[in-house]
Amino acid sequence: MRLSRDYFFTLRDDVKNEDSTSGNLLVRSGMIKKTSSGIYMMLPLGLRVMNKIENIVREEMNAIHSLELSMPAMIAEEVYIESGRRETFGNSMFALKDRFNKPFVLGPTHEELFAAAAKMHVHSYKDLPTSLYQFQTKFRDEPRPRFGLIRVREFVMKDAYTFDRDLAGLDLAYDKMFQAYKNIFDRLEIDYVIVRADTGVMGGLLSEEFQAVCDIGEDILVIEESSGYASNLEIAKCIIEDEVSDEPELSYEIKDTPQAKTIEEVVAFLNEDIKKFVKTLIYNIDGNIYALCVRGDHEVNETKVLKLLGANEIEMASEEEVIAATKAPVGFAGPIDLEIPIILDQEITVMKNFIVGANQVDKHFINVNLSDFTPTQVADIRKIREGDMCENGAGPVKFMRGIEVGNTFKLGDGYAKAMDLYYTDQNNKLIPVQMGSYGIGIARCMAAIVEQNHDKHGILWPKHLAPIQVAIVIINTKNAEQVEVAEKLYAELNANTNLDILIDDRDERAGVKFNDMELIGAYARITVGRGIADGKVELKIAGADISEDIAIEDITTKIKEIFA
RNA sequence: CGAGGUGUAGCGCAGUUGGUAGCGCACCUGUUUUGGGAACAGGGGGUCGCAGGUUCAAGUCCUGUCACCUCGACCA
Repeated sequence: MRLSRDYFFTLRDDVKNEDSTSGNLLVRSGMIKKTSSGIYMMLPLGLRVMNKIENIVREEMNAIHSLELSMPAMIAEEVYIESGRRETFGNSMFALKDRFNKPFVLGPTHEELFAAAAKMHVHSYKDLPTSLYQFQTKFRDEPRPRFGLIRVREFVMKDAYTFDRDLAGLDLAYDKMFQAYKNIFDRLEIDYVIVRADTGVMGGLLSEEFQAVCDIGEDILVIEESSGYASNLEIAKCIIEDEVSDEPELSYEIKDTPQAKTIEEVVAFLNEDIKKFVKTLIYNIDGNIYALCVRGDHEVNETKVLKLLGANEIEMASEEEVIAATKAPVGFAGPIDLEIPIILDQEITVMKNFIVGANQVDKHFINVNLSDFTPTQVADIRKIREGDMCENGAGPVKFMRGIEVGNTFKLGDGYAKAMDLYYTDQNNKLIPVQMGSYGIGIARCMAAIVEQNHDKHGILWPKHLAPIQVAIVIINTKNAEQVEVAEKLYAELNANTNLDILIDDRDERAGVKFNDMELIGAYARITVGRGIADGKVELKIAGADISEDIAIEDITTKIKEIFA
């Protein structure tokens, strides 16, 4: 790449409409450019990084005998209606119509088409196992795109699928994929943790996520280090920590709580410990109204509730629904004499003489006990908190934040049954295929790498991913000797390595060139300047404090060593 | 979806009580510079998000609309 000629630009200042460090660095270094909310151009330097990440992924996929193919991004809507996922995805699917008014969608993920592709090959047990993958643009109409390339509406994902005869085969395929994923993220030099995650509505057997550790991560990871426990907050189980209270049970009575609606207000008004309260939250779950009770200082874990009920959608009930269900305005719901299903968090079973809403304006009940009402179900429905005991009892958990850069999913046979993907076994019986699905967000990896690897000057790419691996900077382009040495090195390095080499032959001041190379994260910088009088040039690695003088004739060897 | 904010040159911004648009950076020309984002001089670039309306006159006032951003989507 020759800067005096090729497409190249940088911005000196942060742009306003980027809300993350990685987004700003990538925009400022001229690698990406936002065109709409959550939609980006991938400019030449950015695309180089993408390609390098893709190639690492491709090598590891090929190594485990997954075959690459390419699916369409635009898919007839009926494909998702048949699998039952049109509803599951709902508004998050981009939908459009062709000129004959036939409905299409832009694929958010491709299980359906891969199952269809598998059907072409899989008829007999002799055809299994097999595995396919692709790199493909996915479309998801996120309600709130955020953080540069991290939460976007159009993105390239590597998705792989395995097809096996039985669970033992699936376990094997999953383990191979899992190891390949570790190889990939190790090679990408991402600092990651693997957590257990929600298997979602398809009722898969196991889901694990590869999470890049990062402060702006949108997922909360629940960690207990001594036992190696790691889970997404969504599914981290809680255990009952307190002993059954030994207080004598009192009879409940009604209390005036004027103007006190929120839990904080009631706590303040009654001057009681928040742990003496039970919050009753009214939810609309798949169109039905439920009351969920958790201790005053706890929060409902909606994922757990969905799983418990086998439901798809959960949201707080509207004001009208609350009034209809509790016969009281919002703020005074309680479990006593409530005529809707009540789901009680298990922690409440050890409480006595607690405080609940009275389903009347400005009233709460105190000294309420379990015998005073009848819950429909008792279960673990609360969010675990930092410091709570880990479900395995090994110790208190701590929280980290992560960016989900990959996931691995044992789907089981549920999917094959829905998609009618069966094979004939040795006994001529039809058996559903055991599937696994495995995703990696390519640009998300790129963003995570930048979030994790930058300094005040710019991006610090791993050397195998840097869009520019060697940058030759000519200090003074009017100095014929400097130009000659630099050009010679440029030709020599291009001829003798497969690295991405850049020559900065612009008529700019040294500071401009240095800053640009640091911003874009050129891995090794060769400075051709006054040192050539002694037959030397300077070599500096991005992020290092000092540079090294190297004899001109030794540079190629040295560079080869560095990138060996 | 709810609340708030912002749309003026490639980027960041200013623009008073309405009077036909400016600053910094970037860009072009020239001169002097040349090892960490140069200096001076000259210059180019904008249907002020879009559509209506009020007015002799609208970046500015009014209405609508679109886009982008932030917060919330956990309140009982």
